[in-house]
Formats: sequence, structure tokens, C-alpha cells
Amino acid sequence: MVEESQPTPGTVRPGGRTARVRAAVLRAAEDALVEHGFAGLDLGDIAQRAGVGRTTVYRRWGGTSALVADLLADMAEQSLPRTRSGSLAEDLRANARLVQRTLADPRQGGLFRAVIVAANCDTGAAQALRRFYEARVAEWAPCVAEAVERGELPAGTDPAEVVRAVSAPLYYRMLTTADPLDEAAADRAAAAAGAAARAGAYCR
Amino acid sequence: MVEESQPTPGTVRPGGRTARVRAAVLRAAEDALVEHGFAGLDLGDIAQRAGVGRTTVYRRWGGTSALVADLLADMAEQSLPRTRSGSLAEDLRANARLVQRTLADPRQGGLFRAVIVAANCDTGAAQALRRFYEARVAEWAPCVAEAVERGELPAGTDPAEVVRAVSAPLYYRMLTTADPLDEAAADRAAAAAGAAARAGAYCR
DNA sequence: CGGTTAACGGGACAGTCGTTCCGTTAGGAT
DNA sequence: ATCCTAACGGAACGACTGTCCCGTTAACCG
Repeated sequence: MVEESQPTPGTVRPGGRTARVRAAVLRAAEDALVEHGFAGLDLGDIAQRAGVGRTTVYRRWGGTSALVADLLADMAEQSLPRTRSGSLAEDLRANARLVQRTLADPRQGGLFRAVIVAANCDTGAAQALRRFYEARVAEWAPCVAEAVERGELPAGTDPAEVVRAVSAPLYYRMLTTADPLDEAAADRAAAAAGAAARAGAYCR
Repeated sequence: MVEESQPTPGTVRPGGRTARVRAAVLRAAEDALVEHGFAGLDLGDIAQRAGVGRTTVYRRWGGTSALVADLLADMAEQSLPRTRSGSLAEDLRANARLVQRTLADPRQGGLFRAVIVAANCDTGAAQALRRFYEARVAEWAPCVAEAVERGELPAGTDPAEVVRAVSAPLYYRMLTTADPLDEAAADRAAAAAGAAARAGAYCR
């Protein structure tokens, strides 16, 4: 018998029960994360909430970080498509408000905090987080690129950098202050990013 | 005998041995943090490095989060004073580069990641973190206020918001991407904040 | 519809983490 | 210099986390 690295559990028979277990565990993990945060995650508790054996969770994910990473990948698939308004200022504001609403929501906001924490504890989770933001940026970059084509922004402006500039102040505020994330903050972030972009601050 | 909440250990006799123990433990915690990150913190290991009993660490700090919070408070005392150049653009750039150098430094950068993680696990650490940033913002806000007085920025500009706008993209980049934090990123952050401020994006 | 085996579930096990107890050391006051 | 006790250190203890083993269930294939 040859000693081979067998495939990860859940990949050979992904249908039926396996899928149900994964969904139940991810949902339970989300609940637990919102309630206790990443530090207070208890895989035994999650298994119980999901109506699943502890062993199963350990076998399929192996730890809290990988579980959160999987949760993040699941979230990435359900991310909302961007709106198209035709105006850069409108687009940036829509993006900012989407981020603001997400982070201000008790459930999703707590989830994002937890995921950021996990990314700083586990390289797998960090990779998943980067993938998630790459996808988000790629979703919204076109509206900036179109603004460049229309001549609203200087040629050579880096679209991704502008999109990140919208989110950055909102995340920074969430992490370092106790102030609530309101719409005013979102609109300010969008306006600031737009003004800086027009001034050529994001030219390569 | 009255049942009173006795003072925290270390406050009644803060001199001599107590101070030495605190310094040794904080230094050891810093080392451990750089090596294993926040998730891999082991109080037993820290105690051994510091040449101190495990019990002492648990008694005085009670957990990893509070220890990191204390470490942060210690750092806050040693924070560098701002420079004064007389030009807004120069001041913002100096601030941005200071933040960039701090976060890019393996030792301090790891520490800041850890502290942000701790702040999401423990309310005491969160308070310490907020205090730290309030102090930092208060240190740098005057240079923006002076620029407003000189007429470089529109009246009604919120100095604190401008200072935070400089740091935000750097933290966001550190947390969500794998790209290194270089001087170019710092200069871009400073330029963007300055441009947005001149455009009146941070008016109350 | 029946067989094969991937995946699950429960229980037992070992290692670790944080706490408690109590004797010892040394800071601060007289 | 001497006393008092805050603070430290070592050891034992209990709880919990993650792993292993093996019997059971149900997904996929012919």
C-alpha cells in the first residue's frame, strides 16, 4: 500500500449530507462569531449549535482559523454586484455607503472584525481575506476606469487605489475609534477619495 | 472584616522588584509577539523568558489581552513628538512616513497588528488602543489647524479628520493586502489627504 | 436496487491552560 | 535596624481543547 496524501474530507462526496453539514457549521460559526468574537470561538459549541459531531468539525477544518477562512470564501460568493450610475461621485458614494452599511450592521460588522482578527493569526485566513478584497476591488474598479476614459480623472489614475481609498477611512474608524459609522462618514470618505483622485494623487 | 475590592497588584508597592518584573515581562511579551504573533502567545513561555513565575503574570495581568494593552500603554509613553516644518504638505508627509516606518518595522508592525487583534477581544485593550490614537491625533492635529489659520485649507476643516485620513490608507493596506508598506505609499497617503482637505472634504 | 466506502458521530484519551494554595522574598514605614 | 505585608514563586489541581478509535450512516456507482 502506498502512503499517499489523501484528499481533504468533503471533496470526494460533496453532495447531500456533506453540503448540509458545511452549511450548518458555517452558519453556526457565524452566529458564534457575532456573539463571542474570534477569541471566544469554541468549536465544541459550534458543533452543538450546528447539530453536528465535534469530530466532524475538527476533521474537515482542523481549527478555528481555517473555519473562518472558509466562511469568508462563502461570503465572497454572495457579495453584492455594484450599481452603475454613470457618475463617478455617485458610484463612489454608493460604494462607500455599501461598505458603511455592512460594517455598521451588528452581524456583518462583527463578522468582519472577526475575520480581520483571524487573518492576523493564520496565513490561510489571511490569504482568504486578501482574495475577498481583491474581488471587491475588481468589482468596483471599472467605474473609476470609466471615469478616467470620460476625462473626469487624470490619465494614469490607478482605479484600484481609488476604490481602496474609499474603504480605508471607514475601516480605520471602525478599528480605532468608538464613534459609530454613519452615512455622513461614508459620504465624506467618498468625497475625499474623489477629490484626491481628481487632484492626481493616485496617478502611477 | 469588610469585603472590599482590593487594589490591583503592583499599585501599592510600585517600586523596585515590581517595576523590574513589569519591565521584564513587557519586554518578553514584545519578543514573543514578534515571533509567534498574538494567536501564538503563551503566558507560560513569556514568564519563562522574563525569568518570572507563571503565577505572577496571571495575577497581575490576568490574560493576554490585558498584557498587550499594558504594552500599548507603555509604547504610548515613548511616542515621538511631531516635527514642525511650517508647510502642511511637509507635515503630512512627515506624519505619513512616521506611520509607515512604524508599521513596516517587523517589531513595531507586529505589535500593532497584535494590539488591533487584542482590541477586538478585550474591552480594556480596546480602550487602550483608542487612547493611544487620540493621543497621536492630538499630537498632529495642530499642524492642520495652523494650516487653516494660514488660509491653506478652507475654514471649518476638522484637523483630527485630516490626520486620520493620512493614517487610514496605510493601516488598510497593511490589513487587507500583502503589498509592502513603502515610502511611496506613505507619500501618496499624505498627498491624497492634503488634496482632499484643500477641496473641503473635511469641512464640518 | 444493492454494494462500496466517504463521511459522520460518540466516547475515551492526552496535553495544555488558567487557577488556587501556601510558603518565601523583599519593599516601604517606623 | 526591625517589623509588616505586598508581591513573588513553586506545585498541585480542575477544566477544557484537540486527537484518536471504531461503529454507524448515507452518498455515489454500476
